[in-house]
Amino acid sequence: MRNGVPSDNVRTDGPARSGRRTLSRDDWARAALEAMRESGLGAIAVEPLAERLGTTKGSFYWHFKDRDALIHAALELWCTETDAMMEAAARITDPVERGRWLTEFAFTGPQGADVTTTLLVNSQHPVVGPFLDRVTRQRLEWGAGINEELGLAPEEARQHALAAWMMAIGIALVRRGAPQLLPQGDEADAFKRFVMELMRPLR
Amino acid sequence: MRNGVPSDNVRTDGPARSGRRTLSRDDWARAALEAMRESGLGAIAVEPLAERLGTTKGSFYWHFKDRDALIHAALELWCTETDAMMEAAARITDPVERGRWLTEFAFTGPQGADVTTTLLVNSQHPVVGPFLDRVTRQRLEWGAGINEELGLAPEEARQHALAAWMMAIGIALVRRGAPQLLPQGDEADAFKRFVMELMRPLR
DNA sequence: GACTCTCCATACGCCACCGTACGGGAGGTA
DNA sequence: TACCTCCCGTACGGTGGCGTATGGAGAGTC
Repeated sequence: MRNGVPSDNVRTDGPARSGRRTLSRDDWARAALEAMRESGLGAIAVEPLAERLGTTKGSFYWHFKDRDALIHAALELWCTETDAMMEAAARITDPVERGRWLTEFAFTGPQGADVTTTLLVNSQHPVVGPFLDRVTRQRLEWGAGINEELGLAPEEARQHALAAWMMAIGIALVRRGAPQLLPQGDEADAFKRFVMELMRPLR
Repeated sequence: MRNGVPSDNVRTDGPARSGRRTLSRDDWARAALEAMRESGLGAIAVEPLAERLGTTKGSFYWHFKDRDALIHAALELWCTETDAMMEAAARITDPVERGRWLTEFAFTGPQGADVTTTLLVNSQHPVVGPFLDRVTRQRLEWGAGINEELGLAPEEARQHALAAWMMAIGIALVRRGAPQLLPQGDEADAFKRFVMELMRPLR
């Protein structure tokens, strides 16, 4: 019987109380998420990650049952980050300012590649599929709620949220695969304003 | 020295003049393109495709130097298809009707998954990268040209073409990875109209 | 009927990665 | 000091895909 560690990501009891550095389950999940951001789901591979972490598979299979468990852990980690993003946006009261913030986030947000595109591409994966569905529905409801607060009818609010999400997906994928096609310098700001105006809920 | 076949895709001299069925280079390219539409670039794999075609690797390595050559052939095949699509759209003179046609194409076009998303995801690949850049610039210039004909200023025409392409990318990726999130039935048409109105060049 | 050319089948070595088995070191505990 | 637990290193077998070498079947040519 393996995997006698606590099942949560946080290191509860720390048997690394003294000198020698030892890896936690969460270290693996972070590394996996980072690798996925850089090179997609296929980059979550045990042996390459082990080398990157300066350890071996022996460590991995102590903390995780198999590769899918690592993928799951990485996605949960990502989930908390996206929740933080939505909360940050929700704290902005002014609709225009919030629109600007969201646009800025889509174009120049962290880590370049958004994980959502990776999930959409790998939606056939048994771990990814349900995760994607859950997170996306949540995000679309959130967007629709915001639009309703702005005065849109429920139907229109949902339509606009979906369209805005699609545009965000497109932006993320272009950033990832063809950033040289995006306007640079001054034109970048102009283009951001253009897209923001295009996607404005009320006009 | 291998690969003594004519380098174009069309079968020039047909040594399959009599009964027995033999595969052509083009058959492989078609199968590769189809597989890529279904499951991405990774699905262009020699041995699985051979089995799908009811043959073996021996056939493949007679027609192609290596896997990258097959990828290149599949992409060229796809290129001719997209050219045909653009020409079909260009034949529509009425701007509104053309917008409707393009929207319909984005939402219910052939084969479900657009290849462009696959290319964007695999832009690091040495064969895919240059191809993607070339085709995309061509498509964006085409879109900008149309917008200029409609009366937009050159700058605005380019911005709108890029935004429209991004939206198309988003739609394609959602169709591919989360089609259950798209409106169904009557709501589908309503949503298409919504997006079409949102992305209208002139307002 | 030998000869040639086209196209394919089979067998092989190689590599990357997954998952398992098992041993062992480091540090705490008796 | 003996032992025990946590965590990791290493070796192994298995799988799937790439590319090569080589033989050979079929049909045309003389």
